[in-house]
Amino acid sequence: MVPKGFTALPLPIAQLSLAAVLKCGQSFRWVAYPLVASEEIKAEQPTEAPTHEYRFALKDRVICLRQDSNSLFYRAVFPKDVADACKDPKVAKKKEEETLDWLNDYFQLDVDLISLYTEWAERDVVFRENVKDRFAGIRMLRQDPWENVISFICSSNNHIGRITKMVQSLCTSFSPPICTEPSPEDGEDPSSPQVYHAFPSPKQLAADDVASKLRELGFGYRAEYVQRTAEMLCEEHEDPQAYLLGLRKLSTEDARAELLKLCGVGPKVADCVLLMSMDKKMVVPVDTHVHQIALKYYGLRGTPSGKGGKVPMTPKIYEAVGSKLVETWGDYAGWAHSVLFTADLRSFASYGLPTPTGTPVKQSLPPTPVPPTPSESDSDYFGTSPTKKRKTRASGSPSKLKRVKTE
DNA sequence: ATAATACCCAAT
DNA sequence: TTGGGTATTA
Repeated sequence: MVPKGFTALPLPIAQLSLAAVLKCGQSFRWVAYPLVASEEIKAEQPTEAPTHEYRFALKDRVICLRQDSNSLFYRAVFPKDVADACKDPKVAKKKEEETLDWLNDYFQLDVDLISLYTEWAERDVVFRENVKDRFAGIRMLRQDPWENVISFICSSNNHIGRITKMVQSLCTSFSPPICTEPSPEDGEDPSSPQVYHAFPSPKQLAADDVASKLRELGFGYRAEYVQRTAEMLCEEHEDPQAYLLGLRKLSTEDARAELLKLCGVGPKVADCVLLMSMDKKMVVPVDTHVHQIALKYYGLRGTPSGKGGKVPMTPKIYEAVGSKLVETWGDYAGWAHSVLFTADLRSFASYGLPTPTGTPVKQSLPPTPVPPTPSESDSDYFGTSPTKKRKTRASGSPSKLKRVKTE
């Protein structure tokens, strides 16, 4: 049944799992509210009722979402002035359409995730046997570039928990409240009226005192990056947000070059932005975590000297990891990477995944020759891929792309 | 043009 | 002590 005040959108859980997608480190702004198990109807049976409500503050409204196995339920909460204007059916209808349009765009619902999972399963045995059926519905969000850039500048050398807290601070400290709304708890508990703030604009984060304020808020050295990036964008562009949005039209390499000009934006952060808000679906951001996954499950060679634990990330290794994963997954490699990344977050490794060490991963529909077990040493990072891989199937590499002298 | 290091904070 | 990195300096 449809929750009161919500509109239902037919959508199988395999196409989108809010629980996985909204909390896996793509966006850091969704707040999850547990819903009390309605009645004793919790009497077994396939999970029917939604277990959580998720909320996200947009410019002029708060989006509320719930879902069960077959539907996505949504509704928007507006500030008083807009709500009043909505008494006019015309306005109300327009606002509702905007919300639906936003949902379709944000979740990229025109992309059939089932087909992608099928393709990845055919190409990758690890995905096929250990991920596909256990981690369904994990898709790439299409986020606002500005928010994405700032959020990921905050992500450097950091973990999801703290990043979430920092982004939250950004909103409550530099952006005025949009509106308030009680927590879901069906029995309208006036207990804790939540206050929602949109993500601050470039101008709001470009003010001089922002950096010091961020320091106090615990941003550490990222404080200056955020303020300077905002400042830089405001100085160079009449409309910073429109400029960033415009980067979607550029090639991956050109857009990356632009992003790398920003303070606190290096190869990894730039790739996150390209993948999550610039439509560059093949880009695979490589952090140490992804590096580990590639080493462990995709036959990527460790460093020649094979130092026990730590392997410093170099541009060369970054490129090698990215290329390897693109070869494995194809043109939606970035999306696939997100599934593996999320699965790994939920520690699928502890479920006894077979590792290449002793279990040669055999690609069945292979653009890639079987990577042999990491046997002997070698000064290369690839598992024998003698086939001319000269073309560097796009993405992945931030290095050697363009000299971008930045006059 | 490839390597070390510092940086701010939190978790182990 | 070690990162879900980047910028700076050697």
